[in-house]
Amino acid sequence: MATTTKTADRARPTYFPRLAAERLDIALCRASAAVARAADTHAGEEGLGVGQHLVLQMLDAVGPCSQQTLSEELRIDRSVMVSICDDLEQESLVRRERNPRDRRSYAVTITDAGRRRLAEAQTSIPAFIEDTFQPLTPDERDQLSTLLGKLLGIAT
Amino acid sequence: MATTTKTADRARPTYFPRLAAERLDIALCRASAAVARAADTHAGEEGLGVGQHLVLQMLDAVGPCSQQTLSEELRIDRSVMVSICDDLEQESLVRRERNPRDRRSYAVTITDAGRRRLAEAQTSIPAFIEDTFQPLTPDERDQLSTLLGKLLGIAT
DNA sequence: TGCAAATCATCTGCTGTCAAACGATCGGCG
DNA sequence: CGCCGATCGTTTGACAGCAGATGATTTGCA
Repeated sequence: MATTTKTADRARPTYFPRLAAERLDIALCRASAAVARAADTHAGEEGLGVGQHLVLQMLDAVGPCSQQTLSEELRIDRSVMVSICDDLEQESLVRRERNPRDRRSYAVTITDAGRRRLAEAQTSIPAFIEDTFQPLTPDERDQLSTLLGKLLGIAT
Repeated sequence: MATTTKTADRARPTYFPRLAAERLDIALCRASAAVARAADTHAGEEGLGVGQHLVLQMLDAVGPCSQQTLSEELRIDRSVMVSICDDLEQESLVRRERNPRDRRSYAVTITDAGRRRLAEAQTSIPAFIEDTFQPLTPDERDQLSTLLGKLLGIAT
């Protein structure tokens, strides 16, 4: 067996690779946790949270949205979306106007300041991706993207 | 009915696919969240938490371990490992004996009851994996496993 | 030997996430 | 019109994950 009677044995059995090979779900979660941490760190340095960045990006891409729509499309819980929009509004990066057709919902709108902030934050994303996924070649990243797309139920 | 062609039923912009294609990190995190939820649900039905299952599995595979080693190899925070072992011990699935060579650490040992419980839980794992990763073919699952392995820094 | 530093398990506090409940508002139907 | 159910945003409470501090113990070094 691999059991060693010595305690100070340097070359450890390293059980983790075996686990990752057997349990695809665990491998996925562990990799995600590492990436999420890197993203949070990066976002912290940038001064704009990951969720806030995504919201600005979507608003810039598709125009004013309700928080509900933002939640659904960005896969962020709606109760979390509240504080994200609170912060963005407080920094005047978005405006919250009531939708006159349905006064329950907001029409969250990106401001000019928001667009500038977004452009600024966007510049550092490619380097972050490059850095985080460095172990993978560009081809492999495409593979991963395709596989995750299928897993997420995205019709291609 | 999906055939409702009413006013508000314009084919939704569905921004998410675009996001997932551009931001590999987000795609990874969203897929992971979905899988993690499925795993938690499955584990809940099985009555044995995911972490507890992993601990039993590792103990069965490599023999008695300290909580430290379990934490490192399973990528579970050591303060979380405390409560996992607490629960397992309370159900008599593991024993915590002090390591006589180093009385700071435990020698966490799986019991016969633990082995039975593990065997029981193991039987439902393949079906769970099959179900969760159904959108992927076996070949694609292997691809994904390889890619995640590289991302996790596992030497092949 | 004796003392400082490191290590293991544990505890505490903070943050982020999610479920459930709540007011406000809309739509439908008599 | 007036009521009922559904929806949007928000608040609250519970819970996991993680950083940092603590006590017990071991190890390194003079």
